[in-house]
Amino acid sequence: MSANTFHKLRDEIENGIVTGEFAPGERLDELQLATRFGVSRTPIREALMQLSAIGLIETRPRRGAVVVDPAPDRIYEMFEVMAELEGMAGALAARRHTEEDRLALLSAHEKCEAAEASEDTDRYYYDNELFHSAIYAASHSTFLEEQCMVLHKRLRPYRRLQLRVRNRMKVSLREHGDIVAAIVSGDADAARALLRGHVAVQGDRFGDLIANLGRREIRKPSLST
Amino acid sequence: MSANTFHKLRDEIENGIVTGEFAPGERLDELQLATRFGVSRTPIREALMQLSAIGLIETRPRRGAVVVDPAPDRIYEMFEVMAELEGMAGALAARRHTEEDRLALLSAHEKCEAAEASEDTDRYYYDNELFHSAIYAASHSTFLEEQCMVLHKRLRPYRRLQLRVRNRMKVSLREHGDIVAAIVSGDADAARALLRGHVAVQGDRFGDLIANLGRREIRKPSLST
DNA sequence: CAAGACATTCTTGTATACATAATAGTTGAC
DNA sequence: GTCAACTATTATGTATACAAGAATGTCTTG
Repeated sequence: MSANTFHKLRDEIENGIVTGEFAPGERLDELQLATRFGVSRTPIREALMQLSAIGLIETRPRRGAVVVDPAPDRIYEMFEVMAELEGMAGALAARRHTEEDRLALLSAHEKCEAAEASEDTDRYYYDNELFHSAIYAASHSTFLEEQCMVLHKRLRPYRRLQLRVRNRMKVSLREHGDIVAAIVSGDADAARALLRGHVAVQGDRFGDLIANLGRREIRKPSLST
Repeated sequence: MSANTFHKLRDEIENGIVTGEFAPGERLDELQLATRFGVSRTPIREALMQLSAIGLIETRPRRGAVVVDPAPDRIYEMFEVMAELEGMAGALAARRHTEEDRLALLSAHEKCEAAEASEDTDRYYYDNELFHSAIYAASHSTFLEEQCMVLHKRLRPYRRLQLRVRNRMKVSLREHGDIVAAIVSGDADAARALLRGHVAVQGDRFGDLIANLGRREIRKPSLST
């Protein structure tokens, strides 16, 4: 792909954000990042500019960049939109999927089943991404696929949080099964409805999410002076 | 808002792109832009970085930035997603709109009617944006509103193209009327369906769009040497 | 002892300089 | 005459330097 410094830096920092290394609300010091990555401030700034445009960080003039820390209602809105887009992807996938798409989807589903069976949350988390990516790809709308991937990334930290809820993995897997059936059988409406329900944080799940937001790792290592 | 140079430059260049001053496929020379705006290359680059992240321009390593020139099928995909998001906004608006929202929507609709009556395409084009913005706002989902605005901006050049089709303004206005009725009466499903149909470029409209793509202003002023 | 003002320091924002890759033009050879 | 290779120029990518604003800490005064 592109072997530019700022490009790599962007991915690096973005990754740091979605994995939680850079916690929401954390200040991103340009000089600090520059020395850490062994480059000057220039490519760091350019990477931050891009992340700012995507919405992963916020920059206030003369006051630096901070990792966005969306309020619960905003997180809810993001899931709401994600649900709609995934539903759309599912509906298109049901109509347009090829044999390859079908095999990729089934393969991803089986991996999720294995992960659930071994009760490996991290693995399930990873394979779950494969599963959803397979649906995006099967929609055969590259633009929709891109949009879904972007939003998926932004929601990654909160998605992870949700898996902490008891039995969520098992319920999620069951829903996956229904989704696969709908897509494979070409039932666009069902695929849309099932994916909407699968992704949205409705009812109790919203409460669970809020509760887990508080249980994250400590934001700022409380200064001990 | 933010009085930073690169911020203003970003808006300036972005505006130039959506208005067509910078045509699709056109190369954006950093030095040229820098001298034009009377600044150094640094803030120009930062502005371009942001536009690149949004997807308005493409940057190939060591080969500069060009305004994206999406293929017709990609434009179609973008309208497809836009239709879905607008449908969602309409559905939410039908359920959640306040008295203020209702008045704003009706006001925007009336402006569109006046523009259509005077057969002023440019004015209709502008008021049409107000109309759609009113729906986004009425959805009371700030995230959805933002997403819609971003996509709306990206599609602006092609939306404009569509108005060239005979009678499109009249048809569009009639659809607006139905949409308003659905939202005001609180019929979420109808609002969703109507907005989807209104925004999507289905059937003949896709053909019309393709045809008009060729009729744009000359991309590159053919060199006469 | 507390509160406000001033100064110092740190960080961001912009400009400039330098290095490197790409492109175009020219020259030479077949 | 055409094609290829080499050179020169131009533009991008990164580093560094400089300027300006914000934050913090200290000192003075009430």
